[in-house]
Amino acid sequence: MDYSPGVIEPKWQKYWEEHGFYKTVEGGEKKYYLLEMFPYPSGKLHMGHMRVYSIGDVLARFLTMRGYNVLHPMGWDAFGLPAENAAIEHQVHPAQWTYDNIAAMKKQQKALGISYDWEREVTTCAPDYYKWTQWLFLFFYGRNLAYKKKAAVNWCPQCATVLANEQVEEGGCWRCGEIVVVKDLEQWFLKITDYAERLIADLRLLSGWPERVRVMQENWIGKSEGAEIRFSVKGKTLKLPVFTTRPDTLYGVTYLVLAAEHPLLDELAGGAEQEAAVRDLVARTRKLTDVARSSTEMVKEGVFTGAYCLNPVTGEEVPILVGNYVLMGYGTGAVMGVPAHDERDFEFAKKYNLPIRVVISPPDDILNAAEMTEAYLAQGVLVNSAHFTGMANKKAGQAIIAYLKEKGWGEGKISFRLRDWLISRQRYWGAPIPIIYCDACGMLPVPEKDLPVLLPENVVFKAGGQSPLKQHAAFLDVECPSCGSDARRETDTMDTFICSSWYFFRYTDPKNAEQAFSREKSDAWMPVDQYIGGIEHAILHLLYARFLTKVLYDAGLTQAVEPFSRLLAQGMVNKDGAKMSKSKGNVVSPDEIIKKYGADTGRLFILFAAPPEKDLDWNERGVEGCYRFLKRVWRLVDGYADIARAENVEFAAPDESALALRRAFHLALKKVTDDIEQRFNFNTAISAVMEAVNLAYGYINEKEADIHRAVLAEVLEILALILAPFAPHLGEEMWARLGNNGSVHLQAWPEYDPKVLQAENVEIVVQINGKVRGRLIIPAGLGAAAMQAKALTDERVVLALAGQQVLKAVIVPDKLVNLVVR
RNA sequence: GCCGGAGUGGCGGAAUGGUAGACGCGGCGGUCUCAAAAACCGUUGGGGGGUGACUCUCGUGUCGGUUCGAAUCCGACCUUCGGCACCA
Repeated sequence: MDYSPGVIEPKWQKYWEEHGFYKTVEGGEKKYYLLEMFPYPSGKLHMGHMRVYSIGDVLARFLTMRGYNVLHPMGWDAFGLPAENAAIEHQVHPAQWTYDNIAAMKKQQKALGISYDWEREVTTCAPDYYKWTQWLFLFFYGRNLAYKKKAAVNWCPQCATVLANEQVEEGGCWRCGEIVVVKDLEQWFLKITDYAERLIADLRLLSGWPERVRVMQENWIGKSEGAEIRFSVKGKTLKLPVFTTRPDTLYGVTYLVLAAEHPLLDELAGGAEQEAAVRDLVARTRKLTDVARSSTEMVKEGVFTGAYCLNPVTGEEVPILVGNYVLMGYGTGAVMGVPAHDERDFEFAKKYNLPIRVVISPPDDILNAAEMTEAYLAQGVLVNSAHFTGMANKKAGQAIIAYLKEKGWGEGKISFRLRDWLISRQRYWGAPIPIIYCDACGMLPVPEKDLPVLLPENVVFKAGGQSPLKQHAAFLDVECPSCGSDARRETDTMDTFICSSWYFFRYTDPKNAEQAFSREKSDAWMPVDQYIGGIEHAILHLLYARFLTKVLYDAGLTQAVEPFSRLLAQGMVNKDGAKMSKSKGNVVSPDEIIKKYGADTGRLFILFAAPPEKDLDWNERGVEGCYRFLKRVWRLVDGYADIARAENVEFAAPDESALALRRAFHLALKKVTDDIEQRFNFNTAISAVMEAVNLAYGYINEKEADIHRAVLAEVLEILALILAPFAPHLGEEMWARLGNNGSVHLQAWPEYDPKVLQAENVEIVVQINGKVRGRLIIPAGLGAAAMQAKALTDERVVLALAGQQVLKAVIVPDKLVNLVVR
């Protein structure tokens, strides 16, 4: 019978489904929580999905055979804008659209033969899930980690909603690419900045994460150590706090610059003759988009406000300016200018003729401010710095902080680049923020007993994207939970990244009607042992999920300090060197591949073509190669199963080539085991199986009439077992053909026999001065002296050695002899 | 500018101090066939020598270093990808 994936794949899928395979086994000694990032239900699986699921499924099946209780769930990140846009365009309700898509994608996942426990499926747009998303919001609110504030925020005109900082990429919306504009709006935030320190510090715990992801998070959080120094304003009682990373240069301050949005600006510049100029600069600066404002091409501008402040340590008057390059959102929105020791300040001071004062001197040179052509940034010794003069600048920084603190003028401070997480969205298809506004009582949380705040279904969508909730009386009108009078609901919904920041907890206890999850059940599985997903979430999802987990940990709701112990960031699937996209016309869908070659072939190719963390180039020829290999495997098993199964064959000791065959399969088994377990190098694992299969064909061709039955039976069995995680359907078919009952996936992973791996003879190389000069076969396990003696008998070696003296021999047992000669 | 990754045949990739190019794709030659496809067998880094079993030589981005021995370790540089970037 030919290899027919179109027949066997549905057959085994049905078998698994009917026999309740892949239901999670709770308890037990060895737990393993294996998770692939759940998808947004766009309606169609793409190759990226197929890749993550294939990787995950190999691990799930392998670990199960290794005796682990594996939790391997799947679900849907089901709230989000595309559903709503589809609703506007095609007059279909977002819920309908979403659930239809889920059904379609689930069917595709099943056709791939992925071993999910579907009884734990979670769908974030289902009320029994988002009830707990809302509960979490209230939980944050109750812990003062959710707040509403008017702020300059990122607005995407295309999506008609605000975005978090993490969701703006190069000035554009992460979803649609539209240029983001800055607006002053009242919005909801989660206080992720409270956790900045721990989010950075705990990256140390994540040794199972790729370094590049850790570095990306570290850059994003952006920790800077320095000091906050308060300058008093001349003639007023005001204090101007300034953040600096260079307190050691405090004696070199010659001016201060404030951000255009600085709250004290009006007071400082008001009435001064420069007021008009200040207003002009402020107006022009505030009009700029964030992109333009942070562009390196922007020309630095500054205007004197008319006010002066006093350097606390010198009492000296320095001018206060307003500048277009100072950011209100970082530090205190005010910076001190030390032109002698900061590149930007130097440039700025030259432009506006501000004084330059040297306070750090290089070890063996004297700087002259008037002659400097660039700022001096390196280490050195303080000069012109009162009693700190003569100190090494690093030490002086600490000393100055201590001095400021003692005098009450400032203190050491750490600043982060990270901003609070803006979570409100002005769209319909998300979890409603459970807040009520009452004219009498103000802002109130929805009582827990009233959760979930249901999204109304009878809504009308309008072009332009305005949320239908804003016009929906039945939704809007609510009784105040405190005084009972008429009140209104919050109409903003939550960022969908909140839904996906806790779903891995829900999987551990998916049906819990009383809690988001129970501590007992989640502790049994958390943290996720292995998380797999795309690098595009290196900051977004992975940072938010870490934050949320830490908040839950602090509240005693989980034992997990970090949600994901190990992370595999899989590479993209490209074609012809470019990302698959409709516009390029280079899209290959998993459906086509399943139809043409079967899921096993597709999975095998995707795992074989590249190591998982690297980008993979889709290549139809390569797919055919994998198809050919599976056919070859099937022919081998199908063609020789009867011989392997034959009984009453007289026992004969295996000859040399039968032993070599056996060795090859035990070696493949070892290689597959190590490659999956230790390095996720599925590509080399598969190549090891291919090598063994090639050898089996060689053996059969050589021995056609005289095949060693027991050895053949053993190697075919190993073959079925080690191929099963990669090609689960064919694995079952082979297992059955070999006369076994039950599923191959329920078998224990075989153990290789180290004794079988030992060959009688080994090939060694003989090098002379590191160059290969001969190869010879010697008995394995020979001693160093004997190896050297053997090496000296090789003809080529003798020839190459002619007339030279052997000074030294380096010997690696069973591998190599290197003769050092002169 | 700062930080991190990657550079190996015609292509995807293997080898993380010990035989460079496993395995696969593609190419070439053959078997089977009326023929083709499929399948199977052999061969395949560049250059040179030999009728031949073979053999010499160069070769892992570049240049240097460490070592008996380097794709692998160290230093400098080049190219490329990614993150951050007027963050004080």
